[in-house]
Amino acid sequence: MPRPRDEDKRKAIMEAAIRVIAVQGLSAPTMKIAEEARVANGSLFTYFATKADLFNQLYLELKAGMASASLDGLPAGADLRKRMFHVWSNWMEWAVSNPEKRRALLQLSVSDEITRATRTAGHTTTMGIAELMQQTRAGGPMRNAPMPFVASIMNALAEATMDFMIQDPANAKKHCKAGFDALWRAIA
Amino acid sequence: MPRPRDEDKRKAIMEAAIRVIAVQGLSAPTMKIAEEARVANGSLFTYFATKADLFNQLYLELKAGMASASLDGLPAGADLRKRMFHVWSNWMEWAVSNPEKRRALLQLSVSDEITRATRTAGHTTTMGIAELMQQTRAGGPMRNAPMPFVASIMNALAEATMDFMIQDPANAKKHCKAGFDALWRAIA
Amino acid sequence: MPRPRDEDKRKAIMEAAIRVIAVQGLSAPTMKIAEEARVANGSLFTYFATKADLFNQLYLELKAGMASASLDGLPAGADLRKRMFHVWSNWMEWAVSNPEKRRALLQLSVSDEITRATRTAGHTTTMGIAELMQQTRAGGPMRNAPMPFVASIMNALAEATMDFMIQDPANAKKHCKAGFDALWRAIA
Amino acid sequence: MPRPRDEDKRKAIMEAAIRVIAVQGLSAPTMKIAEEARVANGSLFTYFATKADLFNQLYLELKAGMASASLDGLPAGADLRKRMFHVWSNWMEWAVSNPEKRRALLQLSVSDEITRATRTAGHTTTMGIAELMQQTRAGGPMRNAPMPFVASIMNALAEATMDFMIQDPANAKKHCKAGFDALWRAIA
DNA sequence: CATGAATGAGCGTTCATTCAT
DNA sequence: GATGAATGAACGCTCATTCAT
Repeated sequence: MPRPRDEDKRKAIMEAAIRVIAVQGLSAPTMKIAEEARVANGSLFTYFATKADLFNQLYLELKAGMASASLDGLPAGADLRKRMFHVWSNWMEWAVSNPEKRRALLQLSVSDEITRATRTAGHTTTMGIAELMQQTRAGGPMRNAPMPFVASIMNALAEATMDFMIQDPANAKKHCKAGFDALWRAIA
Repeated sequence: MPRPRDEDKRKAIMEAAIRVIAVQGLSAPTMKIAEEARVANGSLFTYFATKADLFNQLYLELKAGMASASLDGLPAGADLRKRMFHVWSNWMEWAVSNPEKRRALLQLSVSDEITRATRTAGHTTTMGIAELMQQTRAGGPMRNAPMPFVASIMNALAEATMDFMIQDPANAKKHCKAGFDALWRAIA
Repeated sequence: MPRPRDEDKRKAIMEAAIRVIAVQGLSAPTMKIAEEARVANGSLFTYFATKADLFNQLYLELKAGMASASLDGLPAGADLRKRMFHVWSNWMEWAVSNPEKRRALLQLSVSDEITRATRTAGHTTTMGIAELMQQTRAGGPMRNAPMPFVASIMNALAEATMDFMIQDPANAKKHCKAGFDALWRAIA
Repeated sequence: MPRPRDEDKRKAIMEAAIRVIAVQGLSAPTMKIAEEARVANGSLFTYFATKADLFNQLYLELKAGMASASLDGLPAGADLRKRMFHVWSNWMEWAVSNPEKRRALLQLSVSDEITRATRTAGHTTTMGIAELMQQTRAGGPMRNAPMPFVASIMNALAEATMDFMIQDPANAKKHCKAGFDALWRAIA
């Protein structure tokens, strides 16, 4: 996969895709994405072989972006609950301040264009979070449940919390905390 | 007296739609659905004015089917936890034995063709479950959180549990119980 | 062509066709015509073998109706100009009081579904008028021009006059007279 | 630099449309037009946003072409009748040598896809002729009739004359003159 | 004979992808 | 490499016509 020269243009296309997918869903036409990126429609295909390719790469970058935002500034020495809450807050913060990215990622997640390989790769980007969670689980009621199951529950609770923070931004902080407490009760 | 509108055919189209959507997602062509239902492509539009109409009706029926399956055989006199678990088990059971319906419903939930009115109507079908949950929440740590938030959490936990039961069917029962316990810890 | 029993129904379809064609033009769907006639869509085809057949018959009836309205109450003894003006007035009157019929007839006239045979038959219905005109022409400047040419000119002037009477109904009478005078100057 | 938008291709589509509309009427399928223009069906929509757009542009070009042909070589100094006859002859000449354009224009004139704006624009292209006619009318019996009425009559006589010239080409010249004389008697 | 559901060819239009410039 | 016109397969939907009832 030889990256083409103009990394800016690639980025512009990615960002345009986020915006268009957020609005139009997965039926977002490549032509509209190209237009939004101020790039000729044909040029899109020098950066991404197919539309599915663009979508897969976008999925991965969004997932990775979300994960890295979550881990940002993690206080190394703090106790587990604090570190976990830090990650959780970052995560929620990312979702709230990047609603288009979140919408796009949600759409992409259910797309059948996203290959199994991409989904697997997506999971590895959230490895950092997973590890923290592993420790959380170790002493709790789910210590015998399979790790991916616990991860899935966390993810699900996170999505629910995000939804609610976005729907009712005035109480975002409260919802963030409530979501985390529910998670903690469930798995810690 | 002409051939009367055939309820079986309507059903056949609905079921075909479930199968095709489960495989192809929302881009499922009406022609493929008609073919799968062994009906001429034009006939589909005798039963559903537009593709969006079909999707909306399908969403509603799937949601209603899921809800009614969940409430089936609810033991009236039993204590809250028992009743809740009964519903939860039914729900999981439905998801596991109707993976195509679940997939289709997930896709439809995310579609922007589903109108607000349809979504609202969909919520009323799950009213019975919502009420049970309301009681559950009343005495628990989330008694002050907004009901829709709690509902959302339950839904999210349910989805995660289903996913896992389907991925690892050998231990489905165990996962079902573990998911429920996590839920109960989180909200009861 | 064995006329089906229910002449009323045939008439209802014809009249519905007039209304629908007047509004939608030649793309008028048979189903809409049937609906407007309060008849099942399939029934239309027991009265008319094809859509084109309906259109041809309608063309002919409209043309005949127009011609017969024009000749109504023709004063046998009056002088030529008077008789001619009588016909002309009737003709204009018909057009003004039957705008839908006129619109439909105009649309049908340019349709390529109307066969040559139908058009020829249509001309014979206006024979009565043609004869009157023949006499008019006999002593005038166009006495050597072919009859169909003169007829065509009259027709053209009539259409122009109708258009104007309908567009400016307040002065309909004046326009009617002006149109006739122009005709008279042109051919008498 | 990509392939530039090809003016020739646009023209080819226009001309193909003329041919197909002349034969099939307004139901001319875009695909047939594209085929006739030796262009992919989708390419038609690079040049015209919609079928209606194509039809509107075609209407306008045909009308303008007809008007400009009519005014071609107008002898500035000649007397009114001579100038008028010059225009009339050109007009008839255009119609006779472009029967498909005439047929297409007739069909389009009657179409309800042609917008009011297009029709208005069409009128301005015939302004030159209208002015000549205005002078003609000024001293004649129709001096008090509204201008559009007179224009309509001229148009109607022209159509009748064209019809006849085409039907009987051997005497085209004679019919042309006869038509003009009738017009002159009617309005001058 | 009346009915209206069934049929499937056909339509206008879109869009991922290719390719001449 | 960048451009955007060209391509043609698909799509959702319509509608004249047929036919089971």
